[in-house]
Amino acid sequence: MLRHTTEQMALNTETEQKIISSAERLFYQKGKAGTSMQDIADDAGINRTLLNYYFRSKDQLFEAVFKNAMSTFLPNLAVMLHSEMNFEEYAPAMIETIIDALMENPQIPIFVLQELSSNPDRMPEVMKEMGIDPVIAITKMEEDRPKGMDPRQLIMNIISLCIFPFAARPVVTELLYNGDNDQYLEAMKQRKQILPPLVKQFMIKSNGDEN
Amino acid sequence: MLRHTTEQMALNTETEQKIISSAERLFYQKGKAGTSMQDIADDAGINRTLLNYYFRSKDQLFEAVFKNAMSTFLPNLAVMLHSEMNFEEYAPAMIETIIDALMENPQIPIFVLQELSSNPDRMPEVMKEMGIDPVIAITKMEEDRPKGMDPRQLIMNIISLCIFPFAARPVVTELLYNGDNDQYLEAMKQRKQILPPLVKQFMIKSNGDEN
DNA sequence: GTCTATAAAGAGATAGAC
DNA sequence: GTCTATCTCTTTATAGAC
Repeated sequence: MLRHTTEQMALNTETEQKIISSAERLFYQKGKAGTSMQDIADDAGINRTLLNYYFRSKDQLFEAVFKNAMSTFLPNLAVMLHSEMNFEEYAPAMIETIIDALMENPQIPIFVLQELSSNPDRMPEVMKEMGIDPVIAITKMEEDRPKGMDPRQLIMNIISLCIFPFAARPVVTELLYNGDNDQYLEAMKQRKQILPPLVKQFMIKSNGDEN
Repeated sequence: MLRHTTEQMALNTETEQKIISSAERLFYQKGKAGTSMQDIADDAGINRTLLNYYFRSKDQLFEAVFKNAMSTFLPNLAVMLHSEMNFEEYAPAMIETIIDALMENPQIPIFVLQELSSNPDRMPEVMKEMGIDPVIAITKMEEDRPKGMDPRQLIMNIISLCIFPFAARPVVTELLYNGDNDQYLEAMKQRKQILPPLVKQFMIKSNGDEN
């Protein structure tokens, strides 16, 4: 009997783990279509047919990787959208959490955004699975900040500042740090200190005149 | 004799144009590996072998599309890096230029970033072709702003705020605008007014205390 | 569980007729 | 220029031996 017919397997086997690890690395870097099952098997150092044995099809293997990636991505946003606290309180901690997560998995943003850009119809389903209710979240946002900067624009600004430098890593490294990876990484670390006061400014004054 | 052996063809033929148009649409959305030559031919309504006749190989067709996409992307950054003016002067106009370009081609960021993420080694070559010299650019940056916010962080912030909401379109639309595309587009338009004063703040005060 | 063998479809590319 | 026919290689997936 095939393993994937059993209920809710929880990545027990060593082989299964190797497959997932290799699949993540390769899907993150080359995308779904750019990665073959053979590539993954070679990277994991196992026979190719074992991928089908454990995950039945490429689609299902990809889904496992994709959902795993999403779950390191959206929860931070979900907290932001559903939180009972005010922005001012939790924004700094959240920024640090997001950047730390991205420094460990810098390839996830571009991977997730590419997949969602190819299949935008997946968004509603994805949000449901992640436990985010857009209607409730948006209503709360509007109650939370009746004046000042539009809360949606504020959230867009925060996540843009956190995520984009990771999504654009090759461009940023080459364009701003002359290809020096260490300098790039150092700059990403610094942003954990730089961004919170910046975001604080967003919420304090939203008019353009300053003198 | 094959057409692609002639010197510097300039997209004359109607057929050639149809190929490029379809290739752009499909490569932008599905990526290089996710798009087959047959897909492009079907979309253009022509015979598949004509793609090889005009562009010799899939690689060469992709390169034509990629370079074209890059050229709508990097020049704005090049101007920013090489300009003789101060940031304060040209930042607002540049922001508007970038956002206008992105509203016309919203898929380009994710397309370009995905390709560069898969092949980061391409960056140096790409910059050379786009006429950007990182050494000169970075030196100028440091002369330009000896104190205040690190100019590299400043540039990162500006391009993040401009580009990311387009790269993350499906997420933003669903998460913040409940799937309403018109609202999303309206918000992108508003950012042309919102961002310049924000960026101005970056350059005026860089310390965290405000009261 | 892991392997070999093989099926069946799809990919990119070229030759050659018109 | 545009088409048909064909070659070659790769891909996903399954059957069946061990």
